[in-house]
Order: sequence, then structure tokens, then C-alpha cells
Amino acid sequence: MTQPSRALAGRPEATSHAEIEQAAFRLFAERGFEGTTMDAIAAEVGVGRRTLFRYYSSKNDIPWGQFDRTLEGFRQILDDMPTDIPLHEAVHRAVVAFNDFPDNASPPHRQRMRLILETPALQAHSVLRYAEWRTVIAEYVARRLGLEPDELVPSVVAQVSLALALTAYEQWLRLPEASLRELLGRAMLSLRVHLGVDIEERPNGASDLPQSAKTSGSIE
Amino acid sequence: MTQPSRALAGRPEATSHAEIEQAAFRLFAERGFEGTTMDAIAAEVGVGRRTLFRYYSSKNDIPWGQFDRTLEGFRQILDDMPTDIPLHEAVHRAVVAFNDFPDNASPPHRQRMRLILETPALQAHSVLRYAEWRTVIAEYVARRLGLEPDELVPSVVAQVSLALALTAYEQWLRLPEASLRELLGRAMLSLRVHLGVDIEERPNGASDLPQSAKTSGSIE
DNA sequence: ACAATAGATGCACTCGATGCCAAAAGGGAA
DNA sequence: TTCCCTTTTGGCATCGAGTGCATCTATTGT
Repeated sequence: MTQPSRALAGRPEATSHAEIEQAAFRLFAERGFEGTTMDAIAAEVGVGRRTLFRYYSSKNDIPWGQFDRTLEGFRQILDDMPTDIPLHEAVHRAVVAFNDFPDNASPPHRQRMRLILETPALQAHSVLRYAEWRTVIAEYVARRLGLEPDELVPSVVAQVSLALALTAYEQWLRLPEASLRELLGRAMLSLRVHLGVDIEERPNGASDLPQSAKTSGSIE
Repeated sequence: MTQPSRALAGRPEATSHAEIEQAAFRLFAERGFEGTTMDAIAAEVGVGRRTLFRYYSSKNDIPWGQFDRTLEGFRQILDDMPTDIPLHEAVHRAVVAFNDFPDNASPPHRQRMRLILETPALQAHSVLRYAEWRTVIAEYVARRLGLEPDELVPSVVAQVSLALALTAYEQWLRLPEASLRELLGRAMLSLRVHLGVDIEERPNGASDLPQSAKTSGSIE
């Protein structure tokens, strides 16, 4: 929608989502999120303030950028999951896959997530995004179990999946060396241990981590 | 601080938190949250707009009211939990106890929670409150395990506990007849079943519910 | 050159939030 | 009673996010 489809007529777009985000992040980095006004961003981009609001409906939406499009991918990942593995395994793998970035090329992603997770106004605003994300999971769970998305089990699974993902991200920001996929695995394992789940055989060898098992094992 | 301690000198307070909340909820009910301006609330209370902001630092804070004081109670409930029961059991019981209201006398509480959980602006704002609530749990878990509150396991437990509580509240609004404590129990049970936990003996007989077991049992 | 189209932008306005400061309202002591 | 001290009130000005409306501008197609 940014490059591919050129309108058949009409005034060309004065800027792009990408350009706005770059300018915005530049300002956020030097003045902080609260300290950056929409006027300032508009000036930096070289566009009218009113125009900015047509690209992003609110200042809080800028850091999330293209999240909507990403959700499509998430839905796809879930749909492609094999149906012969346990539901919890499928959901967990999908969450891991969704957050499996080029890893080393993640500095910009880390910066974005740090901004989102550490700025109060954005922490608050993000709930609305998380709700869409949870809906994707709830719908998948509901489909596999023959339930409605707003029933108890789909809701619980979606909400808990988000809880684990948020915890993993928190730790990811705290521990510069850990990888997100590793932390997601450890978070899930911690929960299982906490709830007293028997540590059964785990098909995906990548998720098992001696440290977390040792730490979590000391529970009670 | 509202009634007990009268200042030794100075102008008396023109209103109270309780009075403001009543007036505000009255207006929210008839015009909706977004449709109610701070000016309108101030007028309804019969006080200056500026004064309103000294009682509640933001419009979003009004529906939460006395939540801060409630948190003290929550901390207390956790501290009073017996240490000879499993950690997950202690946390769960504390969450249930914290949300165990007079039950039938809950219409006002239900109305408040409905407003909070269904108004986008409040959904977003509430994250900040939830964070404090999670901290209480994380600190308790950390203390019992000899860890720091910001480490993985305490974070996971706190975040998942919130996830379960939010799910239970969602269902509570959806199902007029169900009790919150029952829903919290069912949410926890659902999670255990989902993760493949063996349904072992449960010390507290109150949490087991045939319906939930049946529903959750149909997983896979 | 002209029409049609889609986007850009200025303007005015609402509303939440904040800093500053003078006025109001009570208690206590001279 | 009167004056002083204390505390809260609340008016005023200001900032910044958002929004509706009207108008202008840059392109493509005829």
C-alpha cells in the first residue's frame, strides 16, 4: 500500500509510514517520547501536523507501526501448525515463531520494544494491540476445540500466552545476551514447574534449558 | 484520611473522594465515560474543576477509586498464607480471597468493573494499576523462593496470575450468574488441564467444579 | 487546457492536564 | 474580637493531543 499501488490519479503522498517512523524514533531518542510533540515530528518530516494524524491516528500508534500486517502473519503461522501435536505445544511454537526475528539484526526491534515496554503512556496504549493479538490465539484455540472464542478456555489460553510473552520480553530487555526464543521457552517451563506439571518428554529439543530447569526446580 | 483526621487548621475540604465518585458514576451511567467531561463532573459535585484534579490526578483514575488502599490488604492476605502449602496454591488462594466480595452486594462492584473492562481508555489506563498488583505477587513469590522480584519466575507467576484474574472477570461480566471465586477456580483448572497437568488431589475442596472439569476435559 | 481525483494542510475548537497565585475559611493566641 | 498561621479552593493562562470542516494542490486521463 506504500509503494506497490500507485493511485490512478490524485496528488501523490507527501511522505510514508516508514519515513515518519524514522523521524519520530530519532526525536524520541533525543527528547524522549513525552518530550516529543506531534508538531515537532511533523516539522522533522517536513509535513503538516494534520497530515501526520492521517498516517497515524494517534501519537501512541507510531511506535507500533505495521503491527496490523504482522498479525496476519501470526494467524498464518497458527493455521500452519500441525494438528497432531498438543494444543499447548502448537500455541507455544507459534508464539515462538512469531517472535523469531533475525536475532542479530534486532537492535532496532529491541529499541522499539524498549520504548513500548518502558514508556507508561505506551504500556497503557499497547493493551489495545495485545487484545487483537489475543483474539488471534483465542480464535485458533476455539477452532481446534470446537468452542467460541469468548469462552473460558480460549480466553485463558490467549491471556496466559500473552502473559508469558510479556514476561519474556521484560527479561529480554533486562538481560542483553539472552535470546527471545530461549526466554519464551524458559517462561513456559517456569510456569509448568510452578504449577507442578510433570516434566515429560519435550518434542522440540530447543526449549529445554538446564539453568531455567535448575532455577525453577528450586520452587518449594 | 477522608474522615478520621481533621486538620488542625486550614480551610475544610469542599468534597470527598466518595462524593466525587458517586457524582462521576452517575454521569458515566447516563452519558458514558467519554461523553462526560471533567467540567461536568466538577459542576455535578459543585466544586471547581481545578479542585477535582487535586482529588484525582486524572479522569481515568476516578473509576479505580481506593485501589491503592486495597493493595495493602492484598499484601496482607499473601503474608498471612500458610507456608506449608505449595506456592501456586498460596498465590491462587490469595487471589481468590482478594476478590471475594460480599457476593450479592456486588452490583456496584460489577458496574465499576464493567466500566473499567469495557471502556477502551480505561482498559489502557488500568495496565498501570495491574502493574502494582503484579508487583505485590512478584514480591511474595520472590520472598518465598529467595529470588529477586524482577527475575523470571516471580514475573511469570505474577503475570499469569493477572491473566487468570482478568479472564475470570471477563467471564464474570459475560455470565450474570457465575461467582467470581468459582470462575477463578475454573480459569486455573483450565490452565492446568491445557498444560497437561495431572489432575492430582486438590487440598481445597472449594475449587473443584464438575462443569469446568467437564468442559476443560474436552480439550483435544 | 480541462476535468476528475486523492491527498495535504490550515483553522477553529474541544478537552485533559498542569503551573501559578490569589482568595477563602477555619483554628488558635494575643 | 482581631490578627496570624495554615490548608484548601479555584480562577487564569497555557500546553498538547485529537477532530471536523473547508480549501488548496499535485497528478492522471481526456
